[in-house]
Amino acid sequence: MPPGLKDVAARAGVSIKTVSNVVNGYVHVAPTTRARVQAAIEALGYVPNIAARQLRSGRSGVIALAVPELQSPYFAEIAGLIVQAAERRSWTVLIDQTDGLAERERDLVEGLRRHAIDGLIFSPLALAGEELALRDGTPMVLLGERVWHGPADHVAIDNTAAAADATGHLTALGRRRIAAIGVQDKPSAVTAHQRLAGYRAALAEAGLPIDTALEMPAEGFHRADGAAAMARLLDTDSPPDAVFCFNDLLALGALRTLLSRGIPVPDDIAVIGFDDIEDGRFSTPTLSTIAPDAPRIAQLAVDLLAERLGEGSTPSGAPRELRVDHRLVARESTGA
Amino acid sequence: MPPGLKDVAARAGVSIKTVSNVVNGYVHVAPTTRARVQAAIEALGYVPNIAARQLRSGRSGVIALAVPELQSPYFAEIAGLIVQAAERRSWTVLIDQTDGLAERERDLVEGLRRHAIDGLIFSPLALAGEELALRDGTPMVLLGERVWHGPADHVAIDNTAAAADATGHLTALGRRRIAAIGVQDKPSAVTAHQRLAGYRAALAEAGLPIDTALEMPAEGFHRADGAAAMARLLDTDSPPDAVFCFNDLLALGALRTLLSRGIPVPDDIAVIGFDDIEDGRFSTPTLSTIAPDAPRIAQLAVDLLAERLGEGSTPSGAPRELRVDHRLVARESTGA
DNA sequence: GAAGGACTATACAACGTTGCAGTACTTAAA
DNA sequence: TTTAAGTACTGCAACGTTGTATAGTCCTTC
Repeated sequence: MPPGLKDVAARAGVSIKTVSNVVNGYVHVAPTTRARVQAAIEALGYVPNIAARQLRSGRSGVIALAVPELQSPYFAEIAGLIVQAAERRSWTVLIDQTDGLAERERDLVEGLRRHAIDGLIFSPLALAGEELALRDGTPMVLLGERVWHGPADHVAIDNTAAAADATGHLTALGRRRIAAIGVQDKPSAVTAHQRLAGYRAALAEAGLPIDTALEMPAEGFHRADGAAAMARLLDTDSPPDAVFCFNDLLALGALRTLLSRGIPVPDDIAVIGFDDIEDGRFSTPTLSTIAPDAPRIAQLAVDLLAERLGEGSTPSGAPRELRVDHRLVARESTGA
Repeated sequence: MPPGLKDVAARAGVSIKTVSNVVNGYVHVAPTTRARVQAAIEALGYVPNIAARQLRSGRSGVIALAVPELQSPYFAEIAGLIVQAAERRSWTVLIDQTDGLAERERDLVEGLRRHAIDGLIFSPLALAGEELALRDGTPMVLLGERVWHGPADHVAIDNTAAAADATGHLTALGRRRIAAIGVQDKPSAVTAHQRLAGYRAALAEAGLPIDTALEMPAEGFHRADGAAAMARLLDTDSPPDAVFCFNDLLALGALRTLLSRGIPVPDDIAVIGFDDIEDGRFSTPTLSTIAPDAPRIAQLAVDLLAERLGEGSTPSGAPRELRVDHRLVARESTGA
């Protein structure tokens, strides 16, 4: 029903291939012919059939983006930025939500061909190192703080250093008993491990002891987890005078607990988070945080993918590791 | 490079079409043949090429979902639910962000064929009635409170009634000066118009006068808009004793202003929002709101689309309007 | 014992596009 | 004047899949 090259060709009085050449910007087409074809395209409202194009070329023009959850403001922002960056290359982005489940992540890594995806930008939560190797040769870029030296290109901030910056901000304020919220045991929770390492490093740097009673675990990285962990901290004999939460949602949950108990922030307890999500700019008090350079992360991820894609059949070089800047944003929750 | 029906057929010693029949679950295939083919599929790791399938069948198995913005928690939730519902029909969902811009919405409506989309679930912000008609016959389901009697199937809650419920909750608490935040002038802002209508209806019902000084406009529906509008309300001669915000983000912004000015909520001013986003469950105080039945909205949208798709070439019946339930959730911000 | 029906399997064409090879003509260099 | 190089365009085949048509086999059933 929709017009094809055939119909355009008939109307313009040229061969199918010539229309194809015009559509693809092939140089050796006489200006008059080109104009006639363009007019026919216009008149019929011709749009190339991408299924056929893909069948021929093997390229779909679609890349997948897989994140743990879109509801998390940080990932929502990253997703939006990646879609924008991809649009500049006229790629379409298929967004996939893994819920951080190993099974869904594995499905994704193994079952990509089903969706005819040219490449994948992936922020893994559950899967580690070798498990991430894609069966087929689909190019992939990893996002976030997992797996250095993994099997694919990788874009991330220096997670440990950023965590140290956050904690250092608290020590610089003169706080002595600094808690951490978001500790996770399982070996796959690399983000949590790295932030814990940064936290400990900053404490050592400031000459403060490490007190594991102040290192609060959290099941997930949501408000509820932060609220619960903060409550547990307050119920101990010697509560902290500052808290570094491994992300902003945890921090917002912690703030909620503090405020509902009437504990003044930052006077009695200072709070800092991680991610710089929008909510933190409107919380009470506003939330100090670490702001990763999200636009750059998105741009780099798309660029890396483009490089791998561009080379065509090249087995291509070794995986690259790219670091992106972050900065400390001091707001009310630490006394700004 | 990846194996096709041809390769499987060669290995199993049958014709290409027989393999196709096995893959598609055609009934009349001898058990032994089927087993042999299955084994070959297994051995070669065959996966159907969807580009070719689509070229033949005209169906891509991909539907698009277009929302104003994913960062908005309400739309993020709806998106997640729709993806889940679509998965049950083994459809892939392409998520598109319009930013509420008329231009992008128009592009979407007109340029769908580029992406080879079987159907569209669309939550329009800028476009109205006839503008929404899809050029090609791609089935579409509209979401949200725009355009009754538009050109396509439509799923929404009874927006006006829900707004009246929210306002009625405030009048029932004995509040007399009830403000509204989120009023928008432009004719395309149907959501705002309907919620304003519901607000006024509830005031009338309670025998309260309509005071346009209490109807605060808002540029957008974000925290910052709510915070600003609340500030303006407080700076008037006779501030309100309750506020109905047209969505939760506005309400959270309003709360932020109230708290930073030390005005007790709900004692001096009660606040109610709309959408029941997760943030409202963890704000200080927790936020009363109207909770639309989001899972049902998602399910219905996908079901309606499936019906239109299933009928194949049927010009199909008149557009349907489906209403979904909502309920009032009373939390701390109105004294629960 | 022939006609009909259900079952199993195959061949062929077509979906719309593009790469490759090739034709015909023009211009520039040897 | 011949040869080479460039320009403008065309035809054919193939990408991997499925719908339609077809043909053979084996039962039933009258």
